[in-house]
Amino acid sequence: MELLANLRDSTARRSRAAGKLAACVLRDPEAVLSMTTAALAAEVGVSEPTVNRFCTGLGLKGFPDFKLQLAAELARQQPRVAPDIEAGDSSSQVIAKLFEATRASLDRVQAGLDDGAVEAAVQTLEQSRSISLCGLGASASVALDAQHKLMRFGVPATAYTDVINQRVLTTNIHSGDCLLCISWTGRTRAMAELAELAAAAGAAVIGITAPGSPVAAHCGPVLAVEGGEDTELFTPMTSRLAQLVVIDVLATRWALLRGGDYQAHLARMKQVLADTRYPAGKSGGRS
Amino acid sequence: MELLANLRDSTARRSRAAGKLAACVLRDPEAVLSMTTAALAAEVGVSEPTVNRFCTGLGLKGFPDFKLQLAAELARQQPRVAPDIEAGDSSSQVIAKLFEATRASLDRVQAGLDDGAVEAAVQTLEQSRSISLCGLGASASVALDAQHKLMRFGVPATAYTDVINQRVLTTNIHSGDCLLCISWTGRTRAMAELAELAAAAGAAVIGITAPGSPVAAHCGPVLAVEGGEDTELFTPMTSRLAQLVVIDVLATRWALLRGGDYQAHLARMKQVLADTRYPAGKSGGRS
DNA sequence: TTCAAAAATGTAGTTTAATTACATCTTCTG
DNA sequence: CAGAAGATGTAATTAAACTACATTTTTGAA
Repeated sequence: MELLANLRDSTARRSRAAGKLAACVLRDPEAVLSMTTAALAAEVGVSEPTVNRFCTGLGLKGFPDFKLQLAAELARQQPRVAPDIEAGDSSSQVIAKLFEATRASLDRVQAGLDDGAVEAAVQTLEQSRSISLCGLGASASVALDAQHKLMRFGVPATAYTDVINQRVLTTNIHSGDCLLCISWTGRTRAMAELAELAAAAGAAVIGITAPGSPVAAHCGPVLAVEGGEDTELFTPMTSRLAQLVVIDVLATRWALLRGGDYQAHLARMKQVLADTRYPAGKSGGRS
Repeated sequence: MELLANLRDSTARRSRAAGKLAACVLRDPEAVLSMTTAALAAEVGVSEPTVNRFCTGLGLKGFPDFKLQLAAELARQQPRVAPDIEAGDSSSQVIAKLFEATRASLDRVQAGLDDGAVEAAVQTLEQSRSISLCGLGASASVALDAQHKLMRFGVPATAYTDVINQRVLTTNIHSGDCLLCISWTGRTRAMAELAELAAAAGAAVIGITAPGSPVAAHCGPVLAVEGGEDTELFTPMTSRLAQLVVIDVLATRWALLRGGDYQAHLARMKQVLADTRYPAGKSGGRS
């Protein structure tokens, strides 16, 4: 576990040969899997026992063990592919495939998400007087979800899921306000116009949308959520979940930035909610 | 890839020794990773070359290669653990941890989801005259999302996210109607009462909630979404996503059951939505 | 700068694991 | 029941990994 991260760690004290070996493994980890000690030694230009010492030095049993660990770690981080759902699929097949497809879309969105953009978006939120969340269609529920989430963290935000209300909103926001536009395709006319109007009014506009799209064009920080799969029949819905994770990221990062008081806040909120609930029972009832 | 599934496949024609080997590997795959040919041969009671032949017969290079593949596959299916988010985490760390935590919660929910319950829920939906979706708080946006999704598949359903409206609803639904209750904790008073009233009125009640909870007690088919982690500060939000996947599963399975016409329906819907959008551009604009 | 100690690396040899070649046994098929 | 095809085991071979020891390089203190 964390083998590659370990090798990547530049703070680790390493001998010259070990450094070359680490670099070689990082350069092409897959290739190492089909190499013998001798092959890797030759590749790097060191002796065979050095390769062995390198492995034992990592706390492993030897070179074969090293390859085993490496294979496991590579498999774990290899992006998943969304399986096709077919007409005859049973419930259990649909379950397996849909969960797998969801994981695949998480992989894809995570890969495309720029942490600089996240940081910029959080900064923008931080400095805003008010926050408005807008989404239409499937993204409407995402906007509502975001509103709920931010509220939990003690941040007042308002979701607008109605084209008219969204238009009215643009007449009320100005410099110092923030609009968060959620659009899967990034090509919904109403949303692009909304972003444009808000930007023109001087508001900061954050996009959770497809990069390079009309909506993205009018946004400041753009959190890339590449859609791009309406080709498949069932997948669009799985990938939309990734938008929600992106919002989780924003909310969490912000909460961390603001420091310790949110913890007390969350505890207080839990107390308030507890009164609306039955107490936790014996069988599976958790808070 | 699919090595274990391959071994599990009973239709495959296998010799007696190969069968014993497959059984042994399936019994404890992890253990095999630290065995040599000789050790595995002794364990199963066959000769060493037989072990080797077993591996090459699977299309692999030999026993070491077999172990490599096995390690990769085990790593891939091993449930992930949600990493703890810490105060000093950077944006990129928050991204990595939150995506990982989301994958972990998908693993957990998938493991707890019973395909019999899914099938029963789909049957119930199938036979219902009307479908109402209810959720409160964070589950409200899930209900709205479900409404949108079902609508896309041509199934009229109505989401109620307001306690009063939900109460009024119970006076209007009867036998032949279906109520889908979405509750994370399963202990929200209002939701449990709602389920009880609806069930008393003769409606079919499906729960997407914690098994064994007060809400679940009044539901017919219960799609288990074990919450159980308010202990952690940031994780509740990641696990909620799994509810959405469960709804995806329901909607998809149902669409499959209904057969081919949904495809034409989706195509028609895409056409209608296209008019609200800018055409796909060169840079990243996809349908 | 120099010398000694410690660490790192390499060479050669040893051990262990994996594979191959061949013989024997079992199990179908005609 | 005979014969052939396939499966399995034994023994030998090859190849890989590891160990012991010698050599080189680096490091730190005088």
